[in-house]
Amino acid sequence: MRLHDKSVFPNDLNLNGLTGLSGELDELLRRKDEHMGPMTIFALRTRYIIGRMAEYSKDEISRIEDKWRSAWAKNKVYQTELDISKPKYYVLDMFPYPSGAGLHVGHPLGYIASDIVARFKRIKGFNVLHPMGFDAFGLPAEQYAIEHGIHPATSTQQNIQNFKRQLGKIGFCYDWSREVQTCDPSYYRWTQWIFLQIFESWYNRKEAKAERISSLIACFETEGNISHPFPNLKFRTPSGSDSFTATQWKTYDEKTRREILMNYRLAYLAHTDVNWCEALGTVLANDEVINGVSYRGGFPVVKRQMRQWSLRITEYAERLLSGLDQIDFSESMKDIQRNWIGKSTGCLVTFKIKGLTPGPSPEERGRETANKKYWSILKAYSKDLRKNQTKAESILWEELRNSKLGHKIRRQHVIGIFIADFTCLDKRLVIEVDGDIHLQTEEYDNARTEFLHDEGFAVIRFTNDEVSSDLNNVLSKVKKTLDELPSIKRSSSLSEPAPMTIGGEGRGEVLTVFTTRPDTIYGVDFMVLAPEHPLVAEITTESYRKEIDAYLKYVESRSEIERMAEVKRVTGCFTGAFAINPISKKETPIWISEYVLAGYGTGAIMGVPCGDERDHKFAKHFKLPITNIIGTFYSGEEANPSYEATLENSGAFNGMLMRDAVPAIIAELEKLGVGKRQINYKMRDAGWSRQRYWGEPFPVIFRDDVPYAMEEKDLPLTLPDSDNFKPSGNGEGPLANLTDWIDFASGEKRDSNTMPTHAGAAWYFLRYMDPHNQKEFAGRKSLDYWNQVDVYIGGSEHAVAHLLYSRMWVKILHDLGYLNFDEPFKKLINQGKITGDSRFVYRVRGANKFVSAGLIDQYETDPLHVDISLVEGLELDTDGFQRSRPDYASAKFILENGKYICGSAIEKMSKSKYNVVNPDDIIDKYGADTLRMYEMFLGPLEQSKPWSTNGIDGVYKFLRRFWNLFHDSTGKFGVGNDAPTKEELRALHKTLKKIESDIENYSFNTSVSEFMICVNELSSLKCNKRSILEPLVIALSPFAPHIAEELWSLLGHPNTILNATYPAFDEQYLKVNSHAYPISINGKVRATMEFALDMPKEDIEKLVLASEILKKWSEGKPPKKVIIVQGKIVNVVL
RNA sequence: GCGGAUGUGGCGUAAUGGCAGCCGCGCCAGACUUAGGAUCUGGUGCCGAAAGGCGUGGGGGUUCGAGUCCCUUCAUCCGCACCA
Repeated sequence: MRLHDKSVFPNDLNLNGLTGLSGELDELLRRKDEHMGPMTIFALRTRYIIGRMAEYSKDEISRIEDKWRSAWAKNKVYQTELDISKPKYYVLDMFPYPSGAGLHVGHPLGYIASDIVARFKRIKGFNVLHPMGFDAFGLPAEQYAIEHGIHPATSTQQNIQNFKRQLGKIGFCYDWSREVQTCDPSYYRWTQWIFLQIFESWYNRKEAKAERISSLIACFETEGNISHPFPNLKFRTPSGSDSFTATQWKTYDEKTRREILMNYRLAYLAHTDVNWCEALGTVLANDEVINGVSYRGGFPVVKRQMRQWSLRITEYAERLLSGLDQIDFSESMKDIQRNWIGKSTGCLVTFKIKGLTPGPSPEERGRETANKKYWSILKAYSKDLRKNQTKAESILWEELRNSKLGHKIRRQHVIGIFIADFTCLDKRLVIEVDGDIHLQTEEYDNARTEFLHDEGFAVIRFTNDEVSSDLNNVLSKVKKTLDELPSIKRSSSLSEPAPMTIGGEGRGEVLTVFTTRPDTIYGVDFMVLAPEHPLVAEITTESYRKEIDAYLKYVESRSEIERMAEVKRVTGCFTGAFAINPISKKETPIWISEYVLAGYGTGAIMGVPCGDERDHKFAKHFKLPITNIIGTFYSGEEANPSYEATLENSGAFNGMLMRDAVPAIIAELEKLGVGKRQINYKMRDAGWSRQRYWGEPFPVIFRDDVPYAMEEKDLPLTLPDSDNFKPSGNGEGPLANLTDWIDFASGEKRDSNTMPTHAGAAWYFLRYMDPHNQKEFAGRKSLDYWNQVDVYIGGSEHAVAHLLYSRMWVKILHDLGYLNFDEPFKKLINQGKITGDSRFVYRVRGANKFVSAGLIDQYETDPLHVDISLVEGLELDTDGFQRSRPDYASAKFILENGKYICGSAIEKMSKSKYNVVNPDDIIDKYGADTLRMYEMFLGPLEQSKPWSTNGIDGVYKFLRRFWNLFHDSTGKFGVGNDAPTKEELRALHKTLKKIESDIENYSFNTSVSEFMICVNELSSLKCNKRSILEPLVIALSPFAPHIAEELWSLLGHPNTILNATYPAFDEQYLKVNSHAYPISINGKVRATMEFALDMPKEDIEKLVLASEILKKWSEGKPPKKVIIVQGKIVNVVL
């Protein structure tokens, strides 16, 4: 029956008997009774009863929605099978982290959009994969466990159940039989397996793809590492070289080989600078640190060295970058990724340092490696030692000095924190004599040797006896070792440039910088090193040492946060040294400054003040001369980074456009052997270890401190049960406490770290394709069929980490032959964030009194968040507010116009701000279909917007009107079988066309609007014809599946509407034969005239010119020009 | 500072270079014999009594015609932030 039809009201109804039937009715009566007489109450009850009896009422909605939800579940209508006879379509949501707070109305926004796409694609004939799962490992569950003593597994499962309950109510068409949970051993077994594939792979730069580590070993065995040098230039073989031959490889023991391989593996263990957060007791990834504090909790973060797993994602930088051209992500999303990868093309340039002769002095060499703090102490001590040598040392020193070894030997040389007895720097060899005055234990010697190895030195050791009794043997041994070791190149001429790395050999006489602007080489007025640059100690002259030390101290004292906060501050210090420009030969001073970062490029720059803003500020601040090489492009006040200037003061390059000078100068630098082309990336390798309990354990076993992959048959390595989740705080995670699990009787050990949540999320979309496979992460047939995700919907906050790691993992699996695609997501849509609309009350300081927002100027107040359910618009329900908290029960209110008006602010939706809107409440009130359509109606999907329930009535009314099209005035279902009219067909087909194109364009708000227009039109046409309404139900079904399914069933279809076919729209119904032309005069519309669409322009022109309206405006003058666009507009220019 | 996005009624928003404001909220008026957080009908950009004029953040340009294209400027939001 119609909701507004009063005739059905039963006259003999006993109203009293109804009291208490519904709490809501009571509530209505209580709120109203002071203003209402008995008739009002009577009317209210009437309305309530009519509402209950109407077909599409609140109760009826929940009956319909519940009925279909259980029917869908029972009949497994969402279960998807691999069916190669059908084209596939893969619609994916970013799976949620199941937080304890449950869903708020912002979460479903993207899910609703993807659900519409999935349902639409299905009725368009696709085999649609639309799965859902949970990103269930992670820090919050662990922190909750620490605070509340509930095991993460327990709380996570509870949260998942709650999420599933909430998601279930919205009517999504997820195939829950494919659900994955990253914390499930049957899932993370394969996360671990993929990790091992990555561990057992290396990146072949020649082929630009990952390969099995076995291919690398085969290569080493035949030619050493000549073709594939260490990816990280800092690494050295035990003998201190950056290369080795096949013969050498064969002499290495197992451990050494593994150490060398570790430097190639795509998942590798290394001492890396990590972001250590003391408060969380864990390490954070770069993207988890924001402005020097943790993204969660805002705790301070410091740099710390730890032995960590990393993924060598930098090897994929180029492919991650170029892959962006193949995929349909928004430009801003691509830009964020490009920015993160941070590719810059430029070149390395080597400057000689004035006054430093090739081959540094022992002091300089020692200082280079010594910890600054110990340097002076060690130096003094080494002098001491030289005077008090043991007898054996003296004998050996005399011989080494006099024998013609061909290499310079130094004695009592400081290396790091040790003083080596004898050192050959050319060969990186240390010769030690165990003397009686050293009194060191064997352990001490071992530690020493290990340290020296790390520094790239080979060590040979002799006893006192050997030296005194068999000196010749000792000398020949030394000679033999020296011959075997490769010489480290020392450059002393331009034709033989030094290896251009920070950590490499050859430092001391040259300084290498990275620049993207080689064209400005003549404009270099100074050089700047990062304070941490290893050359700093070496080049600083005596007269500047004090100042430099003071500056270094200052830099050390500054925390990361301070440096971030004062980015624009200019600080620095002159070292006293000068560099010689390799092209202009000009001498420029070398400074140090914190604005140069040690971690990027070479940690050193050439300062070009006329072309770089930072250099310019630096030059101005320290009153350094500025060479202008760009003429009028440089104002003297501001640097100009243009490429368009013509070079001046640039020697042979004068008159050249800078743009052209870039390649020309690089060529010149390369010719002179002082530069080479170089590409740098900002992106760093991804730290992959977390000192946490609630994550995937690393499937490796350490033997002699070397990690070995576990065998596939032993996976999963399950997370051991524990009730101690507190990090030890010293860098080891909670797993370190479980010694039974960590330690083996054999002395072998497990890794105490776990993987980050990114691990499980990096490949879950592949597991959905074949979620129950026990033998593989997913079967090849499924992977080939379902292939790439056709559309991926989720928040833009995952732009960097998740999307880059997923893309990397897919590329690796592709390279290793498991996938036939190397980008996971064809198209990405970022739904906008739905923010909360908070309300505030203003408490008068020192009193239990609240002031309305308009009057706060007159008091000293503190704003307090108030629960939005207690506020209607901006007006506070003061009674409800008093009831909500006992301490406010006696609160006084200072009202304006008899009302308490709240303040408001748009903020993130969160429990603590009392502004969370739970979709459950909306569904209880209006039903899931209304929620779905209203969320889509709010605005464009990708736009962020504050949540407001204002306007939801419009959508609710629309559904009711839609429902009423199928029902007569008595509420009885019934559709007519008459032939449709032209107007009705037109209304239908216009809508079918628009909905289809809107969904393809992800423009769901305009779809909802179009449905409303259509229903408005059909209502005024009083259309109840099956031939019109049936197709319309199908078109609406992706948006409002429950009501659509009910009507579909009422229309007599036994099968679910999910298996219907989207009706084809027919262009012929949209055709019209005349058009109301707007007649504009001088661009302003003055009238409309109806002409047949096929009327020739000439006829239109005649009719228009003859019309009254033109006579009125032209005042008899002939028109200058008449523009007629057929089917559009007529414009007359006077 | 760099990069990206967005600026349209009281509000959310809509407009293949062709009648700016579709659709909805809100508001106003009316109908349903009283009542009304229901329903239905009509109205609703601004100024103006009207004729008409003015209107898409501001300024310029291209065009017969610009919310839409170009230049410039301002504001807001997001991302990155001393990356040489």
